[in-house]
Amino acid sequence: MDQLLNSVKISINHKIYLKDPESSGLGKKIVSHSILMIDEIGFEAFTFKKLGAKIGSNESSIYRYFENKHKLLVYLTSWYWGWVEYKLVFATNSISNPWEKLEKAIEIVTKTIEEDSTFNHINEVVLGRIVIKESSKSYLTKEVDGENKSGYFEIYKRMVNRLSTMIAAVDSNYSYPTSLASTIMEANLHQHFLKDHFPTLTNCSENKQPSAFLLNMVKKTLNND
Amino acid sequence: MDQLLNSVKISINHKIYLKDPESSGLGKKIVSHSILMIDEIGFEAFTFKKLGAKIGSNESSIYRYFENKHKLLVYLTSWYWGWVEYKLVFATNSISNPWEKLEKAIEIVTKTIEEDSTFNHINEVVLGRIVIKESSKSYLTKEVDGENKSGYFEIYKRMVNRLSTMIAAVDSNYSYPTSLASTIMEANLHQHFLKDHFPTLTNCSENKQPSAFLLNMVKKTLNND
DNA sequence: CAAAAATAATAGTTTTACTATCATAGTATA
DNA sequence: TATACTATGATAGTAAAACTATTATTTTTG
Repeated sequence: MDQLLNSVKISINHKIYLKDPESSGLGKKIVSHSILMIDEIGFEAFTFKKLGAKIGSNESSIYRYFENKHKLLVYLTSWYWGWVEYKLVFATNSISNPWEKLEKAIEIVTKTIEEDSTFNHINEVVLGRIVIKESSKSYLTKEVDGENKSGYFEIYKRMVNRLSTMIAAVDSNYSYPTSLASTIMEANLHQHFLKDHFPTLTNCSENKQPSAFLLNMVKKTLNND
Repeated sequence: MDQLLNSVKISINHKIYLKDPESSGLGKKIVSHSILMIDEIGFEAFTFKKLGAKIGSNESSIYRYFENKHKLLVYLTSWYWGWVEYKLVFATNSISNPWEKLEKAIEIVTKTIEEDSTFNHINEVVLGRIVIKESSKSYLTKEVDGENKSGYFEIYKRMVNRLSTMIAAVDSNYSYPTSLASTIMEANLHQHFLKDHFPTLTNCSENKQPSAFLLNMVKKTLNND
């Protein structure tokens, strides 16, 4: 992204991990290879035992970083949204025109992910695929309320609220800025998924990205076209 | 719903089950109690063994109806969308004005579920909660493409396409009728979920339903207000 | 009433998702 | 340089999940 950002670290709630995976080589290996493995075999089939075998490490060592694979998924999605948030703040901070700001924000949130060499143990493109396919499993659980109280989803919530504030700045009379913000976030992932697996349920495709659909929808909804 | 419909049966792809659960008392018990149990303990903790214990039946007997709990979930969500589709067709069939028709359709798809005595072994209110919290797990899998080819999701797809057709009838110049239709379906579930678990991520609440948010969004997007 | 079909009971397998204990290698510090 | 601390690895073990297989019993129905 920028050389200036070489020292940036995405900061994640300590309750999500037992030991900070950024603090050691093994920790980074756990993160980088879990991303590749979840993408390859899916979250359901993914286990710490398989991951251990792949990175030449021990199952029990992985358990010293994350309590279970659910928390690892929460960690990965939090990292992803922290990374997107960083790009969003960086790109929109200097824009004063509310419409321009919102447009830029939507572009950042919805555009196809490109690799970012700032964080070299994380493949953002593959992580983006995991977020599309697996991230909703991190909150569609029986434990969601407790985990939400513990702050597991704070980065995601902050992202939605940033978008919501930008929407309200554009149209202060609109009654549903937060719902529209959460819909942009979720619909973007959903349209990406549909384009890859249910092409008859979307008008999006490789040359007609979800980004354009959502920007159009937001512009119309907020009376600007 | 109506006495006329007493003989109606929601028809579901035979590949989803091994033996039609509508064909026996045990089958109906499996369906009705699995709905209650998944709602109660969540899909992850739900097992055929626990269900067997609850209905005083044997684990192995349940396996003669459904290969595994994943297929049972596909069955339940298909049934739900088949039921919604039925109500949708029934309610919109006689409406000739395109806008009126679309509005009615959105109302049916998004409104809070009420119990329907037509199908007395299924509690539609509880099933609705399962669809909100668990249904995306039925397609966010590694097997989705194969299962889609086998027709596991045909009812859901038909629903989205009915909505899409109605959207196109209202505004034939709009470029994203199918994406808007799938977004209505998904955003409705998502907003319902947020209102119950992440109130800071939505403007919806008990007296401000997702239905109103979505209808407003669709009207604006299709230039009608 | 007999045959067929459905269900129940029992047992067994493999894998998952852990927990516990002990060994060892590397690093820091006195 | 000894030692102590920490991280990781190796091994073992458990309970439950997710099945499969076989046999017994009950229920249905022709």
